[in-house]
Amino acid sequence: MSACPDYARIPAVFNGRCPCPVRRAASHNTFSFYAIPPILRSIMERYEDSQLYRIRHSTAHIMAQAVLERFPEAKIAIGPPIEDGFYYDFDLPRALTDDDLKAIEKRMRKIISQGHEFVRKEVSADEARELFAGQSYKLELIDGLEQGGVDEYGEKTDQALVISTYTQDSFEDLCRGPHVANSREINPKAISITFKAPAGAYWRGDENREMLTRIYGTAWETPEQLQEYLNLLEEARKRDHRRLGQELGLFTFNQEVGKGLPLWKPNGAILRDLLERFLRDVQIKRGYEPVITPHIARIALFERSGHYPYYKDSQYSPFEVEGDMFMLKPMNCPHHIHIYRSDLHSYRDLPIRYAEFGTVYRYEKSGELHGLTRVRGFTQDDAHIFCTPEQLEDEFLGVVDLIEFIFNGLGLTDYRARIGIRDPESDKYVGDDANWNKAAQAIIAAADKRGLDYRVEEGEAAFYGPKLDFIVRDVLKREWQISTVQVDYNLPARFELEYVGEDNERHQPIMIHRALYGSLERFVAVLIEHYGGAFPAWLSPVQIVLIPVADRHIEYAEQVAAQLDARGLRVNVDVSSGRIGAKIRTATQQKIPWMLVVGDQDIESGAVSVRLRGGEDLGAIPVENFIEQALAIVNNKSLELQ
RNA sequence: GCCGACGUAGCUCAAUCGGCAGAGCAAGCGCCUUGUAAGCGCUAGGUUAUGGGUUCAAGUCCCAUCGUCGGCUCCA
Repeated sequence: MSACPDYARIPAVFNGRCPCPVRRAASHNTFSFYAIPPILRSIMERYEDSQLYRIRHSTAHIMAQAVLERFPEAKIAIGPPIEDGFYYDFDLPRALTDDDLKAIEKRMRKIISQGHEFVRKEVSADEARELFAGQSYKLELIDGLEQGGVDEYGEKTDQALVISTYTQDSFEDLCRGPHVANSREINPKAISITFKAPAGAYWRGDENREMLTRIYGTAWETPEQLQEYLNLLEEARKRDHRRLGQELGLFTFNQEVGKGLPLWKPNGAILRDLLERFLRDVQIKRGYEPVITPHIARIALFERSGHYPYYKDSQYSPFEVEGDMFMLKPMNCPHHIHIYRSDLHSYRDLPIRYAEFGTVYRYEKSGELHGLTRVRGFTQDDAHIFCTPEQLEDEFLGVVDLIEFIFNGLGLTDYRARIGIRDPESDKYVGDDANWNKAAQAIIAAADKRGLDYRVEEGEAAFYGPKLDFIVRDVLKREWQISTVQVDYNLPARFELEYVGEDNERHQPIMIHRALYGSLERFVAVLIEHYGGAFPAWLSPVQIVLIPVADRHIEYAEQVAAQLDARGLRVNVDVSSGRIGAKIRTATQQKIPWMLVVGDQDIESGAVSVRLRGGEDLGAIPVENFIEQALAIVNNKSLELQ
């Protein structure tokens, strides 16, 4: 992230939104897909045609019926299918209780089993208004449908829309369908609305409008599928980086320190430091030069860059020092720019690549904070490349190559690429159209040349330029922007950057902002969840634990540990008074890659009995042999333990 | 920030209708001397997030604040 860019979390398109083409992500017109292979994507595209989709859509209607029966004065909004289920938004007279949900769910099962037909009817706008008199949200939808250009989800469409309703039992809803023909197609034992708490949601996603109550539901074809889904949620909960961060002693938060301000414990700091070293070494080989800059700067710096005026709301308040105003830096680029400016550069010097693990601070609203993935102070693996127009494409591709190299090296495969361009209707961007177009074309051309599978999305650019982002999803299916590469003509102009060309004239360089991990905080969170805490050996905070069988074996264990330590392996000795089984259990729960049991037989043969965290027993191995094997795995950054 | 739920020992949780704050794990001490996912005993650990209020009596009810969680919104 650059910086400027953002490491920031992008909205989880899945959350509350449907992955099928019926719905688009709210902030742009380009439908987004996820990190799925094209072959699966073709299946995804047909989600809205599937029986599962109809089941969910129809179950949503039945839920609305049950809610209206319980709260006759309730107003209904919309209720689309989403990935793994559906929701329906209501304006309710009071907050829902668990008992309400249980009763509604019970009633839904009853309605389903009664076998009601879903009957479609086409109506005129006026007829629809009559049908939904008093239902203000529906009336608003009808207006949009009648006037055209806005579909029932409040989003723009070119299609001429027919107004239709579907009726089952006593409930009629404004809806385009499709639905099941009869509620008997729904398995009443394969639905649930109590699996997830109701939540608030703004009408039409607009924070200036009414806050509605959203009830989430899930529905499957069989009870077994439902159970499988619930099991999956439970598994995801176990992999949650916040939980594992606590269990593995990686990081903590403290109320007195402040929310959104992570404290890295020793184990977490080791992990993070290893990631930093890994990238630093690779970067040096690829021609990056380390730079270091302070955490604050005069506000004037950010006024010139454009950050302050454009993104005031997400920055911390300025503070006065000797009559001058300063602020915590929300990004590193302006600092790096002044390093560039401190010397006169020849075209022969370019490209110049400055890299820094730069800590930045951004104000995030309290409700937006989330573990390590959304915090208020974080460290970016930030770099800025200053290059000539001729070098731009190669430099850009070099960054993409580096990103994929790092991702592959860490076993990260589940990501998608996105090219973010300006929202043509927004004014929160700096620079002129020509520069923006040049930059966007450069990115698209480079991505095509690389053969990247990407989506172009409007409104996802940085404020000074378009970008290519790599996005992953966490266990809760929230999407997070990790890597970003941005082409920037604007900051070089604002800071009047130059280099002397071959023609002996002054020219303006182009900047590439880039971050691979994005923020170390977020990236570590993603890695924790990706590996479920069982990191590759080279990243494991503790790689080996020595387990003496009895107290008389502690001395030998300490000797072996010293040998391992001398070879650079991170090792502990479990000297607790527990049985061996307890020590194995503890080490396994801590996801320590290698457990070395040492007892009389091992001492006699100068060996260790090796057990892997997955439970594999490799038997007795001479100490030196084990060291060589372990070192090979660690030094190769192998993702496997054997 | 908004809607809702929640906050009890380091961690995970219990405490009936408002009636003596408890357990497991972890920790400390001791016993056992162990061969591949929990050996045994003892001890310590608390202003029940914080501040007010109601009540003879508050972990429990009410208000505010702080924090956490699920969503929404935002996300340079």
